[in-house]
Amino acid sequence: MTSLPVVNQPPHRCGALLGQLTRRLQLRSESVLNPLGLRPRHLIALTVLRDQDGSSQQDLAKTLEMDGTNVVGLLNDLETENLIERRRSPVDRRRHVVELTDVGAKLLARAEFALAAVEDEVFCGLSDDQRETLYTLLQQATNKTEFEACTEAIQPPPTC
Amino acid sequence: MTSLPVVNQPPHRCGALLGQLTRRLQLRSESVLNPLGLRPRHLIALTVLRDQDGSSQQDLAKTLEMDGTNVVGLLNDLETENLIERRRSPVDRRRHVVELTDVGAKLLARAEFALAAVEDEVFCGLSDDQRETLYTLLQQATNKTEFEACTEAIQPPPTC
DNA sequence: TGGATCGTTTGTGTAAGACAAACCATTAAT
DNA sequence: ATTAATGGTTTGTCTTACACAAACGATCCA
Repeated sequence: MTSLPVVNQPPHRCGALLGQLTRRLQLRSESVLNPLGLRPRHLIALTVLRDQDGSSQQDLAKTLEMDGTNVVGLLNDLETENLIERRRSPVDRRRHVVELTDVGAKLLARAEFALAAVEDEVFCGLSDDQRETLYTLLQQATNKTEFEACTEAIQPPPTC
Repeated sequence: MTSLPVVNQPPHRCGALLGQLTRRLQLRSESVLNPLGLRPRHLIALTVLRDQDGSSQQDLAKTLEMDGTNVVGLLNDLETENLIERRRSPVDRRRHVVELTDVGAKLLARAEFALAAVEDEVFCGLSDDQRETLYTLLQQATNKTEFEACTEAIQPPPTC
């Protein structure tokens, strides 16, 4: 049952491992993020915003793959803490353009710095190089998935 | 010159990316797992069990970093579907030794096979080689973290 | 002018999971 | 032998993170 002349698929999928690691990371992150007034999903939102600054809320909802109404609540949290700003888009004034404030960017940096210890603990099985590789892979996967160009070969936006 | 004058930490942490990717993966996984009568956490439990077959429930709780009472519920689900078996440990009959049944192992394999499409979609930004690397890294990180050797074990601070 | 779109609010429902209390069976300590 | 501790189980309560629907205002567009 163990030794197979593996022809095609490697039988193992990443999903479970990914889920498991994420859980471990988030459990520990909560206590670190708590004193900063953040929760894991806030951090995710801020991270996305750093990469996609000036997105509309729909863009964010799509990137986060999260219901629009919940995105509103999430952004409300961040806005009352002055971490983000909502401005009316000049081109279409229905839209809100969401932007990271200086405060937000700094808090994000502080949070990431504070999370170093957490990641050291969870990723202690990996060398520094391996962690760097992991980061790169995750980044690459995340960005590429952002536009659903993978599934829909139709009208690919500039990238992907 | 690949080496920069890196003074401190690279400012980016994996946590947010990991969380994001996991969410994307799980959202899509649900619909695939649903017809099999599984949910993401069941899959995680089965995956852990494949690696740690014959664990006690406390071991599982520790690995899954999940409350004991909830592990009971999780295992109840799996047992009523005949995916796992609980047997009394002969060495300490208070303990339950949890084991994957044949049915469970086969369903797990089927689930993983069915998830191939999902991972293809989410990891479309990565080549096959990169996906393999990712899997290896995740596996390595997960296993090493299992024993809390990193944090406990010795006195010296976080240079595990 | 009327219909679609973006954001917002409110409200309902569900699932995961933490946590506590009480229980049984078993084991270990005295 | 009695007692205390342990592994598992059940029940029940609480919180959080969502999804989803409905209704609204503002804006755009035809």
